[in-house]
Amino acid sequence: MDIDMNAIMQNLNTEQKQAVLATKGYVRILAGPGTGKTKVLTSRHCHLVQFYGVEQKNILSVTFTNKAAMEMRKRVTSILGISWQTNICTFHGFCLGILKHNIHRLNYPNQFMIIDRDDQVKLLREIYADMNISAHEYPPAEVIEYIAILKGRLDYVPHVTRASTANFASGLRVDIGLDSMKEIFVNYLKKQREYKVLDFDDMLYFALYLLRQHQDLLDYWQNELQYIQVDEFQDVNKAQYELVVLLQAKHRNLFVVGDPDQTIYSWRGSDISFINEFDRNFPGTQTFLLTTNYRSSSSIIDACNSLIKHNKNRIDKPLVPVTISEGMVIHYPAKNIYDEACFIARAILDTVQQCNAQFNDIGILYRASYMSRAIEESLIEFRIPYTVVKGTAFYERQEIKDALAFLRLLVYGDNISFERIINKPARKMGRVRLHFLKQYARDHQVTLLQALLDCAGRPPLDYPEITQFLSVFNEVKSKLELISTSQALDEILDKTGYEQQLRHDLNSDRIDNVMELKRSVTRQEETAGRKIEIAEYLAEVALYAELTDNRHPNSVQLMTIHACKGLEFPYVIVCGMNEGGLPSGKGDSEAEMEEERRLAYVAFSRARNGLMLTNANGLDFNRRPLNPSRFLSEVKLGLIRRVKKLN
DNA sequence: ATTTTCGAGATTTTT
DNA sequence: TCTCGAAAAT
Repeated sequence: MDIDMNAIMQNLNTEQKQAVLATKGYVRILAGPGTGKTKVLTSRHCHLVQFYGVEQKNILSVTFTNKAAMEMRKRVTSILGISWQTNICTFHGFCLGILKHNIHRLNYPNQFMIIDRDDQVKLLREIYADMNISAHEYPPAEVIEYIAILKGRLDYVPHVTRASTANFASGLRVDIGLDSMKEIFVNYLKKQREYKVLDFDDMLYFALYLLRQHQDLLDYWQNELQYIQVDEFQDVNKAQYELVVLLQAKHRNLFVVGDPDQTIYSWRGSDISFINEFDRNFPGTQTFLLTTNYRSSSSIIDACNSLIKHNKNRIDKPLVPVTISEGMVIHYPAKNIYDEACFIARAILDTVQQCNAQFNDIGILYRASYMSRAIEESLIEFRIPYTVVKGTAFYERQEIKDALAFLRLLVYGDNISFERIINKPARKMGRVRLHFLKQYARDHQVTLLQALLDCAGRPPLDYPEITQFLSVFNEVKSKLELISTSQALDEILDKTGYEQQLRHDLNSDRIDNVMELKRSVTRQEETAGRKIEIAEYLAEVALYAELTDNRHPNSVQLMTIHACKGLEFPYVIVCGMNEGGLPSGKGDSEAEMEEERRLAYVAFSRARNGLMLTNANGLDFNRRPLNPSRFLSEVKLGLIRRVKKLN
């Protein structure tokens, strides 16, 4: 295959070229938004293959989202023309690969499941029931946050069943009893093991633990991975950092790209010091700055620069625009939240007409997902097509999780799935009967499914819906060996009446989504050209985000600021710029305020040609007074034009 | 006695 | 949109 690498290299500016050519050793790229980070990563990947003859499987390129990984894989493939055997993946994807082949070494069965937050909460509630404590006193969301923190802090290993107490207390915003918290944590670990489930954190910790404990495994990967590149390095947490450090130790070719000013995940454990002190931790590090911004017009850049300057704790690296434009940053202070939504809708129509833009070209960004509601209502009223991006990722949708739960129940017979679908559609299996089953299950040390099998036919479980469900269930289960995954899914959804119920449901999206899921299973089977075991399918499905539904190909894009990272739009509207909105006002420390400012910075820097900021005055939903965000006044005077109405 | 349904109230950010 | 609690329906 003929590849004109020279053409690719010529496409790069001086600073980008420098970065790409820095092949050996430790390299750190500090790159602002819109400076061609991804391009540099991709080019370097290809360059390594082309000029150094490195095999693709010997390069690990890690990104944070599946989307970014897919994007990069696509680009590399289009340049090099080879698509298999690439290690372009997310941290979680890489770890899952290790786990799939090695988790038996931890006495975990190969059939483990990845659970998400929802299921974690369910696990917790079971624990609460066992411990006789109330969810009111221990809010599940907070407790789960604590558990994540604790796992990170305790040098967590998979078989911990007794929490060491040394580091337990420090740093927790503890307003719940420490002793109880400790007990909850230990019970959580036990239950996790009992159910053979891993949460997202475990994927990293388990993989890390495996590598540390098994020299052969470590040797294999250290030899294999001659070059490692990490994108968005400012977002790595301790576990991810340690994983990278471990993997690079033999060849010592580590190339990290990131922007400390775009650190917006510190609440998830990411730590800027990993990138800021990279040169100290890896002596001999070459650092390159990318500051030429190809994305935004000069006025937008000016606004970004002057905003982020207010962060004291940072390395100054102002963006340099290449596009000079007349456009200004516009700010509309709305009378109230309805006025804000209404203005946005009209501004969109205006932009589409005056600037000859497509709906596609416009992104609406907000701090918290609930803020989309008011906007959505207004967009519907004005008949503007829109898509909420990642409002809920595809596999996180209720109906998709239900459908998968049916499959899981067939294969694993686990309690989480059981509870999820046993009363869908309604089978008179409510609180009381379920409690009866749980009691039985605990007394006899069996799963809920087994309990139901044992008790069916006797009161209080002697009624036709249950008998019917079990007969359907057993029927499908008995022929699992014979039929494909897609057939199994199809049958179980059909015969249990779940699909029927969805059809009656007024929310017509749901049935479409389930159909899409079925199609995707079929598609995967066709691509693989073989039977995909259900267990195999389930193990990976948690990581597939690609099944986003694009019902409106040309629509305004709504998303949270966190979800917009890495994207760009010709026109960006940042709404809800109020104190308590952006900044969120939840935390009041200096560090937390700086993170909010970085969020605003990320949001602003998505815009290419137009940036519009809106805020509301008056009262919010809870009748509390609204004040304009401090970030609005932090942008240097004269860079923002205030408007009263559309011209 | 239980389940189902319906309406009110509340929300940071996510792999 | 999602969760929770009280009234309506089995």
